[in-house]
Amino acid sequence: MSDFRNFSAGYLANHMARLLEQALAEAIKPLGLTPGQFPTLLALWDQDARTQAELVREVDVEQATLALTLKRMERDGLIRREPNPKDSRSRLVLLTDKARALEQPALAAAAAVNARALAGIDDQEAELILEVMAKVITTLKTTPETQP
Amino acid sequence: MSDFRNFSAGYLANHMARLLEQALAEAIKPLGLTPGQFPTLLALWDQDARTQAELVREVDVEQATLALTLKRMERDGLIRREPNPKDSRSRLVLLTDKARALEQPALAAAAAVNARALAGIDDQEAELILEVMAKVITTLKTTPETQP
DNA sequence: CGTATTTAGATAGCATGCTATGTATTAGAT
DNA sequence: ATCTAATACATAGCATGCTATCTAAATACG
Repeated sequence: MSDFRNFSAGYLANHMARLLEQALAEAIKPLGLTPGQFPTLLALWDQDARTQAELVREVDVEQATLALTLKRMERDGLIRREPNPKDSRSRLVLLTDKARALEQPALAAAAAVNARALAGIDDQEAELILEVMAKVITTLKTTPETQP
Repeated sequence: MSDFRNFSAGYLANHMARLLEQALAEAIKPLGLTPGQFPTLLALWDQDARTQAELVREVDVEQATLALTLKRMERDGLIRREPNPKDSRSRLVLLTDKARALEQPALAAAAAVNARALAGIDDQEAELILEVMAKVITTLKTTPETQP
């Protein structure tokens, strides 16, 4: 039994993230939402009528990934798009009423998943882990890869 | 700017895991490996000549996921399979010499990624975060979903 | 102004993960 | 021994993510 697994941040992060994603998928399935739509929805609930490029910057996924996610969200009636009067290359992404109505239940479902995941971990440790994850994200986004 | 993101374990875990996976992908690309193969390789480096079912239990992905991963690994010359004399439904998965030779460099590459991710985080905190992630994994794997 | 570069999106191709099914083989129960 | 149930694996279909390209439109520059 390789114990690399239990001491590898990458291994543990991947495993934890997969389980959290599955738990979220289950929790929001009744709402007709999927985990991949969540980051985009958070951005749009905060402010919609934005271009894909703006959303890419906020959500931090590749443009191609977001393009497909938006296509699925449009298909599912969560967003619609209208021409951008300022730039005809892009369109503005708007939430539908349906998507707006899902904000509270979706946030509640996500919060419940987080609470379940952190059950049994004391509050200070939970807070610390969030901070550390945020720090790791910053590190990985800013540190250039060193050549071997 | 929705601050849900910065306080959601799920959001942060997903983001962190994506960045770690990308960093690992880069680090092991020169070896001809991909991140999805890593868990299976760890299991096989520890002990090969095992069935898919045994690997599924150890790696903790769905059987269908592992079946595809093994197919790609076979295509890439990392594993071969031979009949299982004890049960003709299954085959034993064997590492090739090529895959065996990659153990040390692959582990070193992964360790380097982990080290880079945790740079700037003090050792005690780093250790704590690994423990907390392990605990979250256990919680999510054992706690049944509560019905709303 | 007209050409070159940059920017916005779309799309293709692939990896990884999941659920749902289908097939073959083994194990269990009568 | 036979018939049912469980197990091992393969495959299809889909979501999410990535890289690499392509087109169209806007900007920059000479």
